[in-house]
Amino acid sequence: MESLAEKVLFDTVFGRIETSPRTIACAHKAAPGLALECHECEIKGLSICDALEPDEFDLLERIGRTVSFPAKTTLFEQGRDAPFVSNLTSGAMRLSKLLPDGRRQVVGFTLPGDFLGLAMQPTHMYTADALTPVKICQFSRHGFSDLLDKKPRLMRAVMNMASRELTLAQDQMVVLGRRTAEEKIASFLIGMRNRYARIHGASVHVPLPMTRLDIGDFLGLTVETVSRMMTRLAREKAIVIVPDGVRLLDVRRLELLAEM
Amino acid sequence: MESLAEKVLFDTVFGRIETSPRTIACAHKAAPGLALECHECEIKGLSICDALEPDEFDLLERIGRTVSFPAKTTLFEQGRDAPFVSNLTSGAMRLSKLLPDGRRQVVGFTLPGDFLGLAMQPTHMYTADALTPVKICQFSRHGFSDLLDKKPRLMRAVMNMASRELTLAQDQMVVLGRRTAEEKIASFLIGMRNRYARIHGASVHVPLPMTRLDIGDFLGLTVETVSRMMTRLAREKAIVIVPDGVRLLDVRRLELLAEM
DNA sequence: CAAATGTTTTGATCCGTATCAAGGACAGGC
DNA sequence: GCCTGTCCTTGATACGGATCAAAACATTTG
Repeated sequence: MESLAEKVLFDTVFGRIETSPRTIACAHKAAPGLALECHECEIKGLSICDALEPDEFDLLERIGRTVSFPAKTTLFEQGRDAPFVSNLTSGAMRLSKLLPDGRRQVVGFTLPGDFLGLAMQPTHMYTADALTPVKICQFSRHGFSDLLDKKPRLMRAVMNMASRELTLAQDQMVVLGRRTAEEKIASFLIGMRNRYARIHGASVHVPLPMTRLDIGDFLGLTVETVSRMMTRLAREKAIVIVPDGVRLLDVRRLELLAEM
Repeated sequence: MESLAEKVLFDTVFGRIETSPRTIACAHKAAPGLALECHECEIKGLSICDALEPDEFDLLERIGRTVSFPAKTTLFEQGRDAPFVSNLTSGAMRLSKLLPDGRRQVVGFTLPGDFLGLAMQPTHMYTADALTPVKICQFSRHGFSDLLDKKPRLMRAVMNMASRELTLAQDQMVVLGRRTAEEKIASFLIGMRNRYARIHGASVHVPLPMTRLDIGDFLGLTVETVSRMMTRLAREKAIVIVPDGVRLLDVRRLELLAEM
């Protein structure tokens, strides 16, 4: 059974609500049917501070903090120390690995609710760049690690996220290793649609906050090939290219190409 | 602080010792400096049964079991129910994903000590085939899941394994997306050497229990290309092709090609 | 031990995507 | 408003690895 305090804690960690040292939780996003408020928020209802045990209150205040970055900034770089783990609450990021000769592989795109630093490594395994203005909820890695030991259910939830990441990575290996350029684009678009479905519901409009170059580096293609394939799918009326994304016209056909 | 009972438990879960309903642990592999024995083993020393709390003894006996499979058998198939998670104690396996049209992507090779089913999904995400005769230590997924909840340190260890897998998968994404055929082969050989180093120490002799086709399906290449690149590396005196593997002559050169 | 089957190697040719080149669209700065 | 830089698109050409073909070699089966 989950206490209200625990729920707030989990929602904070997973970016469903925002945390900062000053405004512990902006409760209006907390959960349907729940109305919480913070000392410094205007929302009416039950105070979070009432719902939290003193030690949990301290914990949240101590380890979590909301930080914003403008678009195109680098949040952290491959190889550097990783004092924080964090959770994206708004915006989109690109995670990439660079080879010494400049070739680049994008290992993933991060959307709201995704965790950064799941591997809990002391040093970053990739570079993270903001594609749009972003807000993250940041935790000291050690503090978060200690928290995991105190809250086994939280550890379980984090482990499940790591598992899901692993499964995604293995699916991407199939895409990279065994699919044609057109199939790669189709599976990318379907994949983005599915991920956005968790955020703004199922929709044929798929935002693409990244450039064609980023998509190419994610799929093991060049910019030109990405552009050609998108144009081809548009010519064949499977998609429409719109500013900042695509609209999916023939989802069935894309799914067939992607062969999920 | 780790109790002896906990150590035995961990060693069992991670395949450093073998478990079965009848012979709880074959203690001779347990740990350097530790001598344990089981009721049904001949090894002398402290009895494991003395070291375990009654409930832990029960747990081990109930959930763990050693199972053997001959070479070339399929342990489980993509899409099927996954009643067990397990740990490879000896032999080697191939994990692969199949596309509907027959194209195949090998997502990994499993060596002794590796875990199968880290994602704890109710259904298998890939097919697992034995490349050699294998022994696995098998646990009921639910039993294991309950065990994780009772032993946070075990959950932590499992989470770390999942993280390591994730990191490996992301590295493999770079290989698949951005490397040439020759670089792929070099990084594969270096990677296999590093993994075997944990098992039989650093050595220039790298066993390759898989076929060229398997290697190709792992690296996103065809058999012919794998063969040509191996021949090329051999002609250039970077490796020697021996039965069942390769001997690395010029590790430096391979590492440069692999650009770790 | 021979036949059948599977694996590895090598050669010739082809094709999909990379590379090179250039023009157009758009945003931000002065 | 124009300049500059970035991104996107399109075309021409090149090349790395796929495909097709076949022989050498190894392993299993009867």
